[in-house]
Amino acid sequence: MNEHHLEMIELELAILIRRTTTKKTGNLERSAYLLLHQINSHGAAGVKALAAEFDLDISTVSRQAAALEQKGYVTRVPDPVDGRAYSFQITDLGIKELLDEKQARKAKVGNVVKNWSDEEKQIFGELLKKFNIAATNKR
Amino acid sequence: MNEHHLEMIELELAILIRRTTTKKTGNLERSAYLLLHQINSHGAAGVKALAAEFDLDISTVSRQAAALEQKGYVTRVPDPVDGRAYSFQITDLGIKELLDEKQARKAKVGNVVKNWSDEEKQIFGELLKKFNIAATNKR
DNA sequence: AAAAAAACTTGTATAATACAATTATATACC
DNA sequence: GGTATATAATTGTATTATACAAGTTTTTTT
Repeated sequence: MNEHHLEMIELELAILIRRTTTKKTGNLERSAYLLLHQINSHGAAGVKALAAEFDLDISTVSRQAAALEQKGYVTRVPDPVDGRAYSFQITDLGIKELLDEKQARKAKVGNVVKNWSDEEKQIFGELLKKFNIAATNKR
Repeated sequence: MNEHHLEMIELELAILIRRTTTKKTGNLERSAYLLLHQINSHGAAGVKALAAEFDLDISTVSRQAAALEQKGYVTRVPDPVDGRAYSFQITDLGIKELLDEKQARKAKVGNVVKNWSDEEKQIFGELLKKFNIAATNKR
């Protein structure tokens, strides 16, 4: 029976991921959204730290950060003591975009779980978070 | 409080999706895996039906099916009554690959939820499925 | 029989990613 | 203090997954 649960989780995760991959919700791409979210909630950081946080290649984050900068959502702040390093600071426009995007995403998710009980929504959120934390610790 | 649940689901979904996108589990790509799974569990089908099932563009499925064919996991069967149409039939090799991949994926998921109770695993699987079904119906 | 529709493939473009090479600066060593 | 090495970041190149547009072949409609 344990096997059966795993099978269900595994398959449904695969389906979920394929279905939501590439379907843009608002204006921000998923990667840009998460990067902005991270900078907003944990403060300015450089590409190395951000890449480590997300378990992405530095080059990937470098491009994403450059794209955010180009749109004016973050500014590049030179490190005062290390001439090689920068950190990315969110701008007011970036905060606005982040909140707008979050709102759009919440509305979309809300529409899907419209008929769920509050308890179900809560448990689903908590289990997703628990799964993410466990997966991060095992990587 | 409802808002808070949505926010959690929304954020954790975004994290989950980014984390699992591109990280290959076994030999089969996610798209190929789901396509094989579908053909295996619902029988041979053509690209149009498969694309409709997955809500993907026909051209996308056409390429994926061609890739599976090239690897010998499916064979292309001409439609006996319509010269334009084919269906894709899973091969023994395809079944073997599918099962191997499923096993690898289950092991990986199993590792993440190793310390979860049976009930938590069950509920997580069920809520994921419920979410997927609801999302599919709203698309 | 010609026109329109349908099933599928192929061309082209975009997003997200990784790995390899490169650039510029900092640190270590002697 | 100068050379060698390490580090922070960017840039080049490739892959996967996707969409949309154009093209091919066959079928259906009229």
